[in-house]
Amino acid sequence: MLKRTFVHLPGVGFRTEAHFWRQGLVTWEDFLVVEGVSGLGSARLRWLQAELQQSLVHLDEPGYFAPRLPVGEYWRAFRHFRAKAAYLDIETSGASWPHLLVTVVGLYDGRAMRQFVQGHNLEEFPEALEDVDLIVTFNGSQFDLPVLKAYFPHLRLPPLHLDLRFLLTRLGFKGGLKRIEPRFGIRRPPAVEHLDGYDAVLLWERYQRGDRTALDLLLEYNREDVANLETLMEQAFEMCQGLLVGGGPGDKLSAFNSQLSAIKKKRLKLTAES
DNA sequence: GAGAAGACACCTGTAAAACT
DNA sequence: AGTTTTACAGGTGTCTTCTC
Repeated sequence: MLKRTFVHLPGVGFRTEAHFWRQGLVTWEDFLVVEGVSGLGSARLRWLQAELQQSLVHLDEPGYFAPRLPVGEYWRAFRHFRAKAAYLDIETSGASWPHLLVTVVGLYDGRAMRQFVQGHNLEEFPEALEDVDLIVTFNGSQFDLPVLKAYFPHLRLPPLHLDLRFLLTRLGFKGGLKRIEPRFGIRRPPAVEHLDGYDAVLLWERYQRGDRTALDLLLEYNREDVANLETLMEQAFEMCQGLLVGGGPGDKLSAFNSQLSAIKKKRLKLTAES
């Protein structure tokens, strides 16, 4: 998907990208061998081709694409950097900063789940993040990452951050994580099915008073939050990509953004009716 | 080659939303 | 309850094409 993307090039927006796709210039390779493109002067075409060559040179560097891609289009890089992607969710004491305490951090790389607990191994978390290129959260841009950044001032965050909240909203799935999960067929174990973030605060307080089972439950709740992010990300990516490549080349590709918009309106209408 | 018209990217301000 | 990023809409400036 990354190599079908042109909006990371200077002066290329969604309309121009759609224009390229309509002309059969679907991938970087297509664009690099073309002699002329309507709407583009030859000098600008050569300049854009040189820029694409640079994109190929830096293909495996997330830090190259992060400042160039619109944030809302980071999902296009998901598959490419998936091998070094991680899913993250934190629990806190619920207080306001500077009294806020990070109690649990869950980090899942698609193979192994790691959890970092206040008073046990929380200080190991920054190191665990060092090898991650792409982080996936739900509303992390507004909660998890700012909190972690404040808590660990020298934390190195991955170059690419995918916030599922906004990607799912674009696909027509509005609401919090717990509300959206069932719509993707996700069901939580009975023990944590009805828990929310505030319950996580209460569980931590119970644990502080000596109830070890409260911590176990809190960790299970956090594991569910983190693991489900992978399921949601996979399906959201499939939905987005399916709109691009599902039915054929050019025309489907060019209609992508308008289809996203149409789907969003349709879902909102259905939600309102139901 | 110059001017006009159109298309487009980009900037700014505002409102909405979900996390613990 | 506070935070703050994002989506969205509207305005503006730039670039390209077209016509003469």
